[in-house]
Amino acid sequence: MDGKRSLEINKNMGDFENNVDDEMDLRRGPWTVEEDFKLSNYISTLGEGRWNSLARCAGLKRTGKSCRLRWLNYLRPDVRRGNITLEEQLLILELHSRWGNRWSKIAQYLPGRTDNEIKNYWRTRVQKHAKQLRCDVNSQQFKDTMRYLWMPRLVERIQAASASSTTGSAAKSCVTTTTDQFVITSYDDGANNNNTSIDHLGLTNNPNGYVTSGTSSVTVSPASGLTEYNIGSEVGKIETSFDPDQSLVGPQILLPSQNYLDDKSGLLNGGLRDMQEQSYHNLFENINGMIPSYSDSFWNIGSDEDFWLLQQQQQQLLNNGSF
DNA sequence: AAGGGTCTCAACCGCGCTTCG
DNA sequence: TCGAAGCGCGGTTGAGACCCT
Repeated sequence: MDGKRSLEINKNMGDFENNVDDEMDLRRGPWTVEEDFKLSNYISTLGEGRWNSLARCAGLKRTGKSCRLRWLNYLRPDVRRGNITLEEQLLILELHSRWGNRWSKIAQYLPGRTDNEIKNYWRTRVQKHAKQLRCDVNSQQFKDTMRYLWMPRLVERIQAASASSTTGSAAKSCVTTTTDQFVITSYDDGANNNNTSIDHLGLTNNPNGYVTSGTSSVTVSPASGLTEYNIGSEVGKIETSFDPDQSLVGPQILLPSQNYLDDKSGLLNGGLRDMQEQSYHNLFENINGMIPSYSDSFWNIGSDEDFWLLQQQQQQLLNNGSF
């Protein structure tokens, strides 16, 4: 055991002992209203930072760490409360597929949401689904399920919400959700088609070499039945719905060229490359085989109609062995 | 109504990195 | 240069809320 680790343990032991030693009297556990008031008051006048001394100066019998956490995750004025929206869910799935468990990095793109909140969302919702599918959350199968079934489903739900909110209004209505780096837009194209896109504004801080200009988007058009991934100037389309005869065309990827950007460029680019390399038949058979049954909770589907359509789609997929 | 199981999320823990004296 | 303190991140825990039988 190295010295630093030994020190940490000693410090933690100290914390533990303080729990039963009234001399130091460090508090742990849930914060009281009075403590919240003291901390907020102190930070609003003197600012944050130097958490250990802040805790002492504010008269709080808490560790600096505890104060920092309470402020960042709860007391900060711009902390956003309430359920994670569909748009936010979509962003979390996309960003997690790119960065993994980099919660604080992901949180940077969801203003008002904390890394803790996103981490909790992932653990309680996403990992639960992986468990239902009896597969590892980090497995390729589960990633494919998210990318090709869950995310398009979320996009459709955003569209549906947008459509219902704009029913009866003029054509070309538009609902936009903006974060620092992404714009999620639902709009009516004037021909009764509701489209949803996530536009990637370009990452200005891109230590990993992500796109720095132009846009990336994922668009689902109910009229054409295409899910369109747009990466800079490259466009790929994944067809996931039915042709007019109601015979499934199947998930097919239609590519403008084979000239893809490199690994570190563009939204969903990894997905497109994966799709090229995989047998679609095997991919979707695997996914369908993993899903024991569709349930409302699994996809977080909002209506019975959604559920029915999904079941139909699932059945069509199972009946069609040509892709 | 009761109680047992499950879910949610605030809070804590452990560790590595950075800053400072 | 070194060690201590501070900071921030990802992982884990547990109390209370909620749900189901």
